[in-house]
Order: sequence, then C-alpha cells, then structure tokens
Amino acid sequence: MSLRHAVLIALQNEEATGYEIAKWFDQGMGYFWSSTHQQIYQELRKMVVSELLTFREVSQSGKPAKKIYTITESGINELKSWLEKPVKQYVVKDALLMKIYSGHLLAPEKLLQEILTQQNHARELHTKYDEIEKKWFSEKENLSLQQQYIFLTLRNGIIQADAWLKWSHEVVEFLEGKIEQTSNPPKH
Amino acid sequence: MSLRHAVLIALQNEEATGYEIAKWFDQGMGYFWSSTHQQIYQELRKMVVSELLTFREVSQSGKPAKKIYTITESGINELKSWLEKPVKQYVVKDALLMKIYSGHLLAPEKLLQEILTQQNHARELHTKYDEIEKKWFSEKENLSLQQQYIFLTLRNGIIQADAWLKWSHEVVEFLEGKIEQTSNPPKH
DNA sequence: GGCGTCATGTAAAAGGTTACATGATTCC
DNA sequence: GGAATCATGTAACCTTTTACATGACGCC
Repeated sequence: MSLRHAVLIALQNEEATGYEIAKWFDQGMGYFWSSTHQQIYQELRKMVVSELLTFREVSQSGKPAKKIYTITESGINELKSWLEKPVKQYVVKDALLMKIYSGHLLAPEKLLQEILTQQNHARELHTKYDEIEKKWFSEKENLSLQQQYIFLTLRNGIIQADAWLKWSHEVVEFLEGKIEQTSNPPKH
Repeated sequence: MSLRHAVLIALQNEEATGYEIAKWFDQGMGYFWSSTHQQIYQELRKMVVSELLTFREVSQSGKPAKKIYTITESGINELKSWLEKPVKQYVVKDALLMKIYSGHLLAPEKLLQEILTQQNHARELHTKYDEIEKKWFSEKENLSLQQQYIFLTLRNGIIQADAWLKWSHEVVEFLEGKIEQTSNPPKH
C-alpha cells in the first residue's frame, strides 16, 4: 500500500490538492512511483476517513472548487512508522526482457527497432536528469538535508539509465550481427 | 496482460503443468516477471476457454492428477503478434527510493541498515548470476539461438545489479558521513 | 474553433495478493 | 514427528487501469 505513503510524503511539508499531487506523480516522484488522478482522488478520500489527512474546500471564481489536503499528526506518525519498517523486496516486471527471452521467435530487425526506440527514451531521460542536476544540484554545499536525500534518488536514476544504455548497446551489437549473418550467410 | 504472454512463452517449446510453470516463475523467468500459483491456475483455465491452450489430464498413483497444458496454433499466433507490438513503456515502482526521497525524516542509522540488507541481497543475486553464466554460458560458441537470447537477459541482470551496487555504495558513504557528523558535530 | 490547463469525480473491469484448503509421499 | 515436494484449487480482498463525464478559462 505504498500509494498511501507516497501521498503522505507529498503532503509531509506542504498541503496540496489532489490535482497537484497527481502532477507531482508525473514529475518528481514519478521517477520511482506512478499513479493516476482517479486513484489519487479515491485514496485521498479514504485517507480522510482514516484520519491521516484533513481537507478544506476553497471555492474559486470560474474554476471548480478545490480541496486542499493537510497531513494530520496521525498521518505523520503513520509515515514515520512506515519509514521504520523495511520495504518489501523489489520485484522486476519487465515485458521487454520477456520479449528478448523469446527473441528467437521474432525477426531480429523487429527487435532491433524496438530496442532503438527504447534507447531514445533512455537517452532523453538521461538528458532530463542531467538538466535537473545542473539546475538544482550544482552547488552541493548549499543543499538542505532534504535536497541531499533527493539528490541520492537522482543519482539512482542516472546510474540506472547509464547501465540500461550500456546493456542496450550489447543487445544492438548482437542483433546487428544476427541481421548481417542473415544477409551474408557464412560459407562452409 | 503480460502474464498471459509469459505463459505462452513458457509453453512455446514444451508442454507443462501449472505447477511447473509456477516453478519456472520462481526461477528463470522470475528474474523479470513474477506470479503465484493461484494466478497461474486461473489464467491457464481462461486461456483454455480462449483456445490458446489445450490440456489433458494425467492421473498418477499417490499424487493428485495433473493437467498438462499445450499451446495451440492460435496460441502461437497470439504470442507472435504480441511480440510484434511494442511493449508499453516500463514504469518504475520502487518503494526504497521513495523512502530515500524522504530520508530526512528518518535516522540515518535506520536507513543505512536497510540499505546494507538490500546490498546483501543484491550481492547474492549477483553471485547467482555469475554461477548461471559459468554453468550454462561459458562456451559461447555452442549456444543455440534461444540460449543466445536468454544470455542477453542474463547480461541485463548482471549490469543492473552492478549499477545498483555502485549506487548503493554512494548512499552508504553519504549516510556514514551523516552518522559521523551527528556523533562529532562540526565546530564553528 | 480547438487545444491545454485547472479541478473534480463515478464505475466497471482487469490484474494481483493473501488466506485458506486438501492430501499423499519422501527425506531427515 | 515434521518439513519439503508434488499438485490442485476457492474466495475475499486490494490495487490498478480504462472508460466516461463535466465545465470554465486562456491562448493561438
């Protein structure tokens, strides 16, 4: 039930609307947890019932009224006790690896094309990470404690992206070799 | 709906029982897709209804009867058409990163402890990968096409594990610095 | 006129987890 | 005597995704 805890983290130092939390999931937190606005609105309502949050409604002219959620004492306690407990073991679910596992059933050209597309995504992501680092983390001495921890998560993104790119180069090389073999079959 | 396709991959070159497929998920395929026997039995039944599989029951002495599932023509076609379509973008869901993101709310000792535990898991996994490589992939010349592709997935595991360990060392160093600072606060 | 942003939601379906259940056999 | 292996399943619950829905405002 980590969505609940992601929301508590979001609200931990400032109140926000469901809409803002959803946006946060598409940006910062989105690099390691994801959700949709539908799920978030549901969860926020449940969390009010469980008294982890309170909210006040603010009417606006020309826009629908918004609900601003604030974490309660009990919410902070719930977050802290979650932080103390070990997380459950990370499980990979990677359909691309499944595909490669059965790559012999597919034309290498097709697989190559897909890997190259993914490689472009990975490169874009890497560039984005670099920009974030430059913009927010260039002066390492002036970072707040909170920012120092966030920087560690950015480092994770960068290192993982590097590793993925390294691996994908091996895959591309392999597939290009296969494709060449098919067009110039080895002579006996 | 990738469980379905994982099952098709499992049955693609040999028939198997639900029990065997479940075991396969705990071993080979388990490195990038996971499931439980409950879910697999359900899915197998649905796939028979969809005519992707057929099965025959084999009674055994002293053991419950087993159902041996075989992929159909239509199942092979379904698998092939899935392989042709790009997979949907991989999304990370990593609760540990969430925790680090809000690491400032937790004693660094606690976080350190958890990272060290995870590091041990990662090292064990790495060792297991190395063993698999030695046992099955040491003679690169004699690998079947299928094995060559499986080797690529193993390389992914190794590279990702290396990257994760590299990152975790940065985190450990950071946390140890924090812990030292607390016991010997800097003088002004 | 259309698209993007702000701001909320309902409802159904699909996918995944957890608890419970059975029962023989083999190995320590 | 107890644990692990073989082999299957039901049921409840929780989580996630997808489809549908509304409506004003500002920008190009």
